[in-house]
Amino acid sequence: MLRWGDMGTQWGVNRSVAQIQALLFLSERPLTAEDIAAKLGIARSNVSNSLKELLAWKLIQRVPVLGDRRDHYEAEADLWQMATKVAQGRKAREIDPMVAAIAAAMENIDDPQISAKVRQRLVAMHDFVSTVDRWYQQMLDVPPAQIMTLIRMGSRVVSLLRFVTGKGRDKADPD
Amino acid sequence: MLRWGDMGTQWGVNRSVAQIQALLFLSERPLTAEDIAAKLGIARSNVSNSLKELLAWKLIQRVPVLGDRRDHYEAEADLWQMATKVAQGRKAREIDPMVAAIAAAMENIDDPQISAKVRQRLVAMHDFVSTVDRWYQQMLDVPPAQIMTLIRMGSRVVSLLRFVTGKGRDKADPD
DNA sequence: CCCTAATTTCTCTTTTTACTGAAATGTCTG
DNA sequence: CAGACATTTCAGTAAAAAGAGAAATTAGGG
Repeated sequence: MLRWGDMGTQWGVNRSVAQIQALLFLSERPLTAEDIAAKLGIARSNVSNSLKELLAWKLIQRVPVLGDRRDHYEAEADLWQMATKVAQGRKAREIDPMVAAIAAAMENIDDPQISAKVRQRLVAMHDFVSTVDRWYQQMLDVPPAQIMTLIRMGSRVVSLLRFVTGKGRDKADPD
Repeated sequence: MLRWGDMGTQWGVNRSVAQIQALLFLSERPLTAEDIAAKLGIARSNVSNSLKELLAWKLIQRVPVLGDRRDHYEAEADLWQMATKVAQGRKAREIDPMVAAIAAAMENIDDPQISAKVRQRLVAMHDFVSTVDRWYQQMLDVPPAQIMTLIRMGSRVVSLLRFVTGKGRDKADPD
């Protein structure tokens, strides 16, 4: 069952982190760090660090258990909540630095050494990432239930859109 | 300028691959493997492997140059094309295995050892992942220009949707 | 076919990242 | 405020990934 965690490797999180998340998600009750270390057979300190990371992503939370001094942890149960957290993290780790990097590259755009072709590519890239960045942020701000509606509609939103705007353009629109 | 490539580390691609892509994207003309190795100061073999990876992602392509026996390479210039390629790769590397892993976990869903709570979580996760997977695929199949329209609209699609369906539901719709 | 140039494969080294176990720090209880 | 238990930090080790350079393979041109 916990081979679930192996999958996390693909996701830019290390095995321990993924395994712990999976364990907590499929656990009856909140677990202590010690429980986790025992169940997964990994070092206590490793658990500590992985928990910290999961807490930072807000994919798990500490819960107090009456009559027990130790910290107990449980997974975020709401899948939309989870997805949003992951998406936010990814934006921060992947998209934001990209936008910054390209913005930086744009600073010397007027350098005469840069050919027209390259300049044009840089500008296009910049526009592109900025647009995507804005979109991504907007989507993160839309309540899950509405996103769900959008997703359920799938590509039908496209036809709907065409219907509403009254056109069936196939080329990017010339703003 | 080529610190652009450093950014690729975040993206699950190694430095060399990212740098080569950036170099080609910002290059006046197609380059040979040797050119690339020289410009970036990395081993010829490394270039070879990185080019193979970029070719696999279809982010670059071989182009023949008259009177030169060597392979020349140029970057995919269409940003939408690029984004689609990356998105496809990600789906294959991240989403598909996840769907498979959860589907596998679902096989022993009837095991009486599994509590109701856990069972319910598994099912919810499975539904969720399947839905997202389907949606992602559908979006990949929509022509870039139309996606662009969607993205440009941003969260306004949500209001539009609410307007069209005639309701302002805040809860997930009960299919 | 053979010779040469180009590319790829393979093995070994370097670098990076993950993990462990011990030591240090923190925290609750009497 | 001491003593026990819990957690975190840290330094060293182990594992994984990236890269270099030599050797092997492939593909033109005579």
